[in-house]
Amino acid sequence: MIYKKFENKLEVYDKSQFNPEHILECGQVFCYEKQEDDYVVFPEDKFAKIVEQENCYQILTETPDYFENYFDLKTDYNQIKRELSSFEILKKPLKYGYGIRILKQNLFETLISFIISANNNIKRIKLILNNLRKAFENENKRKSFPSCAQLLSKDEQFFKMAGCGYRASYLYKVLRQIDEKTLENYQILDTKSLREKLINLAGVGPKVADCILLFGYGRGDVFPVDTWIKQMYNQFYQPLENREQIRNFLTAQFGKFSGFAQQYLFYYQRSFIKK
DNA sequence: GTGCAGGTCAGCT
DNA sequence: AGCTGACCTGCA
Repeated sequence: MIYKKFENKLEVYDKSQFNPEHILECGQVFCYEKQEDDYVVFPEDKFAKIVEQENCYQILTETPDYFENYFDLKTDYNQIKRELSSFEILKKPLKYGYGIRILKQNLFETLISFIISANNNIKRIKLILNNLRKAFENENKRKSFPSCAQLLSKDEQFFKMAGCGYRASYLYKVLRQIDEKTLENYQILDTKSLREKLINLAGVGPKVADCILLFGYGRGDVFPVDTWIKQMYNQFYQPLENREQIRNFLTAQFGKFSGFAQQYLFYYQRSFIKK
C-alpha cells in the first residue's frame, strides 16, 4: 500500500485499495458524515477530513499516526483481494466494493455502538451516538466519544432520553460489567473464548460479538451474520438455516479471511436496496 | 397508518 | 439445546 505521512495529513496514492465511501459506508462504523464531496470521520476524540485529489486521497488530520493505524494503511488489500477472488460468490462484491478496508476501531466505542445497532437502522444509530457525544460536549473536546467512567455517572433514563429505546437497560448494565481496560486485556484471548466473554455482556449476542471481534479486536476469522447476510445466503446457498449454522458454514468457507469476505458481501448485498 | 432497521432476551418446549 | 414473540423509535 503506497502512502505518505506528513505532519498534518496522510496521502494515500493507491485508489484501488482505499475508497472513503466504501470504507465508511460499508456498515462497520457510525462516526462519520458525508460533506459534499468529502468525508469526515471522528473516532474517539480524533478527527479527520478525507479529500480526493487527482492522484491520491488526502487524510487531513492533526493525528496522522492515529489514522495510519485506524485505516490499517500498512496492510496490502490487493493481496487479500487476490486470496478472496477465487470464490465465485465474491467476484462481483470485490469489484463493487474494491476500496473497502477494515478499520481498527476503539474497543469501548465499538462495544457501545454495536449494542445500539441491534435491530436498528444506521440513521438512528448515528443519531443516538451523536446524542451521547453531545451530552458530554462541555467536558470533552468537540464530538468526542464519552468514556466508560463518564457514561457510568448516568442512569438508565439518560440513555432513554438519548433515544436508545429498550437498549438503554443493556447499556446501563454493560457499563457495570466491563470497562476499557478489561476490554484491552481480553486481547490476549483466542477468538473462541473472547467471543464467549463478549456474549456474556448485556445486549451482546452472537452478531454484535462478531462485530466487536472484527472491527475492534481485528479478528478476521469471524463472520457477523445479520439480515443482509442471511438474505444473501438464502439466495446463493441453502435456504432455511439459522444464524449459527450460516455462520459456521461461512467461517469454514473463508477461514481467516471471513471478516473481509463478510464486508464485501454485506456492502454488495445492501447496495440493491439502497437508493 | 404500517413496516422496517447490521438482534437480544426471556420464556417456553 | 432450539424455537418464538416482544421490544424503543425515527423515518420512508
